[in-house]
Amino acid sequence: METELAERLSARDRLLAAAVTLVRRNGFGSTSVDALCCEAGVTKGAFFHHFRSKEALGVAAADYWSATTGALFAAGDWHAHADPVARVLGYIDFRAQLITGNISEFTCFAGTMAQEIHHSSLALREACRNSIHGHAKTLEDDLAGAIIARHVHGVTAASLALHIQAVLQGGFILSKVSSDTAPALANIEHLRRYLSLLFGEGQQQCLT
Amino acid sequence: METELAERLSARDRLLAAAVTLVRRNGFGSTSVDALCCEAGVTKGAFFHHFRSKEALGVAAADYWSATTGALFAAGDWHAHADPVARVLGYIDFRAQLITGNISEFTCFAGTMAQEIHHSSLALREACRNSIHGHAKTLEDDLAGAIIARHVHGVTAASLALHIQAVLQGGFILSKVSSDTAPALANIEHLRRYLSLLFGEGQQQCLT
DNA sequence: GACTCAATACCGACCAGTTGGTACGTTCAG
DNA sequence: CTGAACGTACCAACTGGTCGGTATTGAGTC
Repeated sequence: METELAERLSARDRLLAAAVTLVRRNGFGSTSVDALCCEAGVTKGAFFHHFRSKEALGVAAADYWSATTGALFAAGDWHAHADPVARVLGYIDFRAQLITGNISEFTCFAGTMAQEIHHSSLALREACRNSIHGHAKTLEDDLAGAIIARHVHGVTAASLALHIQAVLQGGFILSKVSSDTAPALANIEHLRRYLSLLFGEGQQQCLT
Repeated sequence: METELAERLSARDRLLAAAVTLVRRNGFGSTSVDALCCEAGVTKGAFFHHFRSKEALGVAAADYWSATTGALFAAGDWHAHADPVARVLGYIDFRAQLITGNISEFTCFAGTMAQEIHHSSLALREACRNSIHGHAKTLEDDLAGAIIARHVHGVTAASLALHIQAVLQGGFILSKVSSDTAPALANIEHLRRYLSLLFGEGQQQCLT
């Protein structure tokens, strides 16, 4: 009687998870508070007890998104590679592995939300920015190491880290319009080829 | 008395233009029919006279978007280059030139809309797909020519054309979260470098 | 360990404004 | 007189958000 299976998450956490699910599926504007409550199995009272507004939930959900995905990437085993280039490519390959199942299950919460709210909500925009830039930051050390190790010129680690994010985000859009994982994967393959060319890996191994 | 400046567009065209403007600014879900009518200077009666539903307007607006942007790109002067690689890079540079002014004025209508509606509306999704893929198709001949001319292996023109679109779309997202043109431009610079490396242009000239 | 007390978590009815959409009119060229 | 192009008034459903209420907790007190 203590724990009803997985239902024993707090209403707040269930609302955050519901936000990630529904916003990835329908976007922020088309996700109503009622729908969020329904998905989370929670009433409106609970919603506005935990969050001042729908916007505040969005901000909190972006932090939640950063935390959950951050943990996922931190646990990756490619970090063990001695060569920074191998670590970078390991990250790329991991991103490719994540592209499976339903579209709304592998696309980016922050990227989706940013598209709609960039003009209307400064707080949400900042939250999305922190999420995406925060994740990009985790790549910078490896990229900087690779740039030094391979004597690459005219490229900064920061800009390359953001480019990687951009390519991934763009791939999500392509997958969305085709309702298929293939475009996102083909897109990552090009990204991998760019990095291989840049860091002079010679024969780049194919993803497929 | 015949033409009141630019006001003498039909209500239908003004609604299509309003859709492009408002959807790029706020997304599809957060753009109401009332707001569209207001922006177009038209009443609700006119709206539902021309379009069966809000969704139908979206589909028509995607076609309108394809037509207007299509004309813009068709008129580009880089098509005159003899070398297919120069034509490809000319296109990229032109895309970079377009990145100026307000965010909502250079970002992609189809890409923005696709993010929200990919799950809820098949008709809109197809319309976005046609717009993006239709534009990508216009690059394929030059890319195929470049691939042959430079003896590039393991890359198809179709997949490269889509990758280019993905990078551009991803750059728009980065610009949106930072409310700045710079991220999109830096992103295009990486795309240009990839193409230069791929087609072996040797010293790639810098965009900045 | 029984008893209070206040804070926290949560509920669900309710509200005013907005939503997409409809019904029915008017205007006007052919 | 007809039909396309628009305008006005309106609707039921839904929107984000409020508010008064209750259930549950945990620290403090005797």
